[in-house]
This record gives sequence, structure tokens and C-alpha cells, in this order.
Amino acid sequence: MIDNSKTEMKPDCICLRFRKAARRVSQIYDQHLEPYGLTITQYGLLGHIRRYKGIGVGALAEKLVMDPTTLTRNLRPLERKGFVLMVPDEKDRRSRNLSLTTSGQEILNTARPGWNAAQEKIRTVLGSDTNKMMIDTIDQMIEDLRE
Amino acid sequence: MIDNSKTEMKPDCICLRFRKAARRVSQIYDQHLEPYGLTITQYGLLGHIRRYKGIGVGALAEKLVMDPTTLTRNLRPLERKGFVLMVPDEKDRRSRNLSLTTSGQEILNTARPGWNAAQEKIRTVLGSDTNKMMIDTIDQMIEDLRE
DNA sequence: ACTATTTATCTGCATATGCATCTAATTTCA
DNA sequence: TGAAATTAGATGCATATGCAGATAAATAGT
Repeated sequence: MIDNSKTEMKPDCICLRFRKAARRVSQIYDQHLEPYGLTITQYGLLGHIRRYKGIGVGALAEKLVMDPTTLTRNLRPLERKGFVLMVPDEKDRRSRNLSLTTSGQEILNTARPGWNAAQEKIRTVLGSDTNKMMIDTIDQMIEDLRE
Repeated sequence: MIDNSKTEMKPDCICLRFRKAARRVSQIYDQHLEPYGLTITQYGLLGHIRRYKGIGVGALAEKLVMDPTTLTRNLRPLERKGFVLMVPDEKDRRSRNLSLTTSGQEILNTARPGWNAAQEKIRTVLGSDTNKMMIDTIDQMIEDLRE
């Protein structure tokens, strides 16, 4: 019988770690973006829609590793605020093409310094090499877990 | 002017990566735990309460890198299902001591194989060394971001 | 052409997340 | 001791997350 009554055993659930990390890091980005009225989810969504102009909900959800129903709902506040347009595709009227309005592009540019500051904070804490390693490892893991 | 019209630029937001990773990994754990009627959030909560029997809401929230109000709500379903007890502390009646009921301990043991399978899937994808490195790096990052 | 299937998105439901604010209990300190 | 400040937790509000199932539009098979 091993006595571990005095040792603080380290829980080993990798999932809880990813969730903790996502919570803590999101809090920091959200705090830095709060003056602009955006969350990091919304900032990221706007960025993706700018990059993939005209993309549909399903295709974007896949890029975001997000359930399409989650994306549908996450788009609501951005549509309501007038940052995003969802127009039915001419060829396939089930599909909706996403794009930024002018004010959507503007808010993205305006909020950029907030995002930069949060990003820099995390980079500093991780260190440049670890930051890069982390990015590559996570990207590879998500790729490997795609089905 | 650099032409990147053909190159798929890799977005560099570390926050979105952590969120994607948390979503994907959580989905896998949730799927493996679904037969037992638990989410990974709930499984993790039960595990922490077993480990830190008698802990209060605030102290547990800090361990979980979670807002106390979020924890309060996450405890509701577990309390309702009869897995967790919240009893007012005798010395400080503002505080509530958390503990598992017998059925709480049982469900944790019963669901363990589901957790093991999910854990093993992630370990396999990451590889043992990368898995360990990931754990250590995330723990260190969270520690460094603590205020 | 007509029906069956598949596909793209949306809705209903339940949980997860955090900020601002509230209430109750404890602690401080004049 | 008694009022002020602090602390533990709960509530209201808004967003975030995903499963099951609904709806509408496109496609496949006959």
C-alpha cells in the first residue's frame, strides 16, 4: 500500500486541462476585447468570415471545430449588431453565404489592438518557442481527431 | 507587396486554438461518458469533490480555473441527481461544504471505463511524450496566468 | 416526373461560461 | 459593542456549446 496521504497527486485528465486553459485564456482575451464590445468568440468569428468571405454556415463550423447549431446561434448577436450578413445562396437556397458588413470590418480593425495585447500577453507567458510548439501540436491533434 | 492569394495563411490566435482543442477533446470525452449520463464537466467535478472532500465552492472554483458563479450552476444538475451534497459549514455558515453521496461515488466508479477510453484515445493521438509535455506546459501556463 | 434520400440550416432543450449585482454572514476597527 | 468593510455564495442577464429532431431545398433512383 503506497502512502500518498501527504503527496498532492496531480490529476491527469488532459481534457480538463484543455478546458481550464481555454477558460483562462479566453478570460484574458475577453477582458482585452471588452472595451470594444466583443468577445473572443465574436472577434474570431468576424476574422474567419472576413477571411472566408461567402462561406456557408456548415463549412465555417467545420473550420472552427464547432457544431453547426452552435455557430448558427453564435452568429445571431453579430447579425443583430449589424456586423455580419447572411444571404441565401443563389445556387442553393438552403445555404447562406456569410460576409462582413462595413461596420463589421471596422469593428474588427478597431478591436485589433485589444486582440494584439492579449495575444502578446500569452506569447510572453509561454515564450516564443513554446508558443509555436503549442500551436503546431494543437493543430496536429485536431487534424488527427477529425473524422 | 507579397502575394498570398494562393497561400492558405495560418491564423495565429492561440486562444481560438485552445478553444477548438477544448471543444474537440470535450466532444470525445462527452461521447464516451454519454452512456453513463455524465458530461466531462460533471465527471471532473465529481472527481474533484471526491479528492477535496468538504471543500467550499470558492476554493473549488479556483482549482478549476472557473468563475464561482459558473461552478454554483454546474453543481445544480449533480445536486439534483443526488450525486453531490452541499451542507452549510458549521463554523462559517456562508460557506458550503461539498461532498459526494454514495451514488455520487458509485457513478464515478461506474463511468471510469468511459473516461479511460477517451483518455487513451487522446494519449494515443498525441503520443506519450507529447501528452506529458502538453500537460506540463498547460499547468505552467495556468500557474503563470494566476493573479 | 415523382418519390426517396440526402443535405443545409434552424429550433427546442439542457448544460457551460462569466460579469454585475444581490444577500447574508463574518471580520475589522474605532 | 456596533457600524463599515469584506467575504461566500446565489441570481439576473447574455453568450457559448452540442444533441435530437424539424424544415426546406437539392439530388438520386426509378
